Amino acid sequence: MDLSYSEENYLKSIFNLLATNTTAAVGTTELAMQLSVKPASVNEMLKKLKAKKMVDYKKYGKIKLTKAGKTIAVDVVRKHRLWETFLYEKLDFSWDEVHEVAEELEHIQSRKLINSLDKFLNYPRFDPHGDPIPDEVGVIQQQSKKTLSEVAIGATCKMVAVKDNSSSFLQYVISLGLGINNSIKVMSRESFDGQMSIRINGETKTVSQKFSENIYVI
Amino acid sequence: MDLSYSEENYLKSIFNLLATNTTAAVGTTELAMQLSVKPASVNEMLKKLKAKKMVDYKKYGKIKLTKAGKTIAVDVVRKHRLWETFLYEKLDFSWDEVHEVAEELEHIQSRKLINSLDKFLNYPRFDPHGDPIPDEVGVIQQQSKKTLSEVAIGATCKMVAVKDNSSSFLQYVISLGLGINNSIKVMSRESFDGQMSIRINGETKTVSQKFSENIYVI
DNA sequence: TAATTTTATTAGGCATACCTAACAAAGTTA
DNA sequence: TAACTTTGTTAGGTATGCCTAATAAAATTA
Repeated sequence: MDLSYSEENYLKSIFNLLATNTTAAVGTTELAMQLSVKPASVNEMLKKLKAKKMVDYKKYGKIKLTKAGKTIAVDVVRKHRLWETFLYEKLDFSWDEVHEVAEELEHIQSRKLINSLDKFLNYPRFDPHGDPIPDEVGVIQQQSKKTLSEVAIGATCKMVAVKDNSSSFLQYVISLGLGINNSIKVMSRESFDGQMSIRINGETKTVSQKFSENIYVI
Repeated sequence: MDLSYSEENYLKSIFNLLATNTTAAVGTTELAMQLSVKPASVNEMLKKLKAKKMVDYKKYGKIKLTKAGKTIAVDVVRKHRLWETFLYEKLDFSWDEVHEVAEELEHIQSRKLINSLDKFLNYPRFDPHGDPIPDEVGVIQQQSKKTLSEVAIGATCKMVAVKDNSSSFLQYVISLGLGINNSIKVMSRESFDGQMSIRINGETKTVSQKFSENIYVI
């Protein structure tokens, strides 16, 4: 089944919301926000995707992916992350620049292209943001990670990924001197608002709860 | 001015027809054939492109590119040929496989992407089919070449490019044992139908006029 | 030049994917 | 549980880019 650029984006977004959120299903408004479209448009598209047996959905219900839908979504995610890796490693793109271009590249249709790219990059397992890259058959290596906000005071952890891939967030991360595989020591945490003091490369920084919830560590 | 995928394709096709044909302008039907759409669709699009000052056109007249239109077309051609080179040199695509995928890749919008790719490939000047790759400012290195059909009997020439980039033609070229930079000696030519006998790597082959008109040599 | 053929244009439709505005269902809170 | 808020749906509209069928202009040939 060949899907349009838009249909692929819907499936990918549903997949990403399911992967990021704690919930097992997604709502219309939530998906609309993720895709920067209106809920009415999402509703329309869900009918199409349901007719194509890509989503599991009934009126006023929650959105889930069917097996076929998940297969497509994972494939798009694989392409996205491989392209990000290519841009970062081979074309000297910075951490915060790769996402936007990969949003376009992920829709190029060619099995051979993506598998050759995978080989060319020497079968990378994680993209520049620390997200796992699905393999050719769709298997995703899951890393048991938690957010920085969950780390105990006094403990030291290692940053392995970021939740938010937006350019503005990543630029802020860079400005703090942080990157994948850096060590972070949690010095203190305000119980009032979750703001915390962390130590990175000998420097102490103060970050918000919102920030620490977007950094994955092990 | 940001153009759609389709608009870019129209400009590219006009440019390619102008470059390939001997004529200085292009007709509606000709362009429709090149794009695999109907003349009515071309006519419609020409109105849009004219409104955007990308083509020079009046009712029942011939189609030309404006300066702005040519700039865009050359940029798309640059992207196409750089991607073809990437696929061929880095991802082990064969000669006849690169065109189709490059048709998609050429529309990715990112100045940085294409210039980084150019650098990564070490600023190639010709693509795998021997076509010149426009540089960052749109300059195209023209090679004074002729078709194999024009070579004198008894003369030896060097194949530098192909006119037709279709997979079927290229596969035939490969099957003859021919590739870019190969030497070809013209043994004889039928004045009746232009069929000719050529010598490649010590082997003699008989090829049609249609074939020899699609091989560029110096 | 008149008839014919080719080429180009217009009118009216269709599918995709978006939108706004009005309305309906579900969920929340007093 | 009634009122209110949030979430989801429907109806009707828009732009893009394609189509067919009818028509008009241009080019060719008799």
